[in-house]
Amino acid sequence: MSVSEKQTMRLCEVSKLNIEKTFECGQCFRWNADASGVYTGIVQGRILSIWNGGEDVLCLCAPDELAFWQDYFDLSTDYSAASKKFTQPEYLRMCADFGEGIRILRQEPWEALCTFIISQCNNIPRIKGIVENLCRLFGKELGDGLFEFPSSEKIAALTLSDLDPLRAGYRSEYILCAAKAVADGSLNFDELRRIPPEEAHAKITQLRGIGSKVGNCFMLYGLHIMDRFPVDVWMKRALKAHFPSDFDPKALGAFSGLAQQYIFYYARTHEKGESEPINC
DNA sequence: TTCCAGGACCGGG
DNA sequence: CCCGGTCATGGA
Repeated sequence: MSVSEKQTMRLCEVSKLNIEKTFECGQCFRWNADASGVYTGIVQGRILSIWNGGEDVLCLCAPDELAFWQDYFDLSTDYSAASKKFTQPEYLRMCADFGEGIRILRQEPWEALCTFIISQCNNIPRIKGIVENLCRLFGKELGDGLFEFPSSEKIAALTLSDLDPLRAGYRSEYILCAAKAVADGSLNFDELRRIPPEEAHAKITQLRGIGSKVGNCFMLYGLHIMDRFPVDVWMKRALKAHFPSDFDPKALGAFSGLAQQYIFYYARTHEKGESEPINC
């Protein structure tokens, strides 16, 4: 059998990667499970199915693509060492324990930028619906009803009315704006990775529709800059209720973005509507 | 029907 | 710097 033929592969031990938590924690919007718990996703034109098989996380892919997927799941980073530093407040310790097995995916930068533009003042089920429509309408079909995320060039060539079927509301303008900046090279991902993070954040928030929060989500999930700390309404509630009033996320160190993900995932699964809304 | 969602922008204080 | 109003949409 050729190495390009798909076969069942061992990706890693289940202790290293919890696929349910990783896909459902709110960092990504295009991994979906079937009735038996098998998740399927598409990254850079590659299709992966992944599931739990006892001690190991198993997946269906070509052997010569296994390294690609190990990189996507960030398997070479020691998350347990990073998590051990999340000791206080006690609430954070609890969130880190609850989120054990989450890994921050190395998503495609343009997809992360675009999906988190869509995420603003929106709920996760609806974000997923809009993103799915975006892919179905403008992405290349890979068969089986699976579509690639459309390129920035493809979106940049569209008009506002072309995006009407998305029902994305005022976000459509922001999507087009970002797509044009990426497609024409004025927003360069390699450059953003190279320059100091604060400069990168300042640069991307110059784009219309990208503020501090979406900019941080893009940097964390799209550029894998692990010390970005996006603060949304859930994080605001958690910070107010469980952290000192003068708490500075910088104190959490180089993996503060991971801490943020643990907190978000815990708060959203345990505290649905228990607190008053902050702002939206 | 009203409220809310992984916000951002804008004007005024 | 912070505040409130506004933006478009649909699930709960």
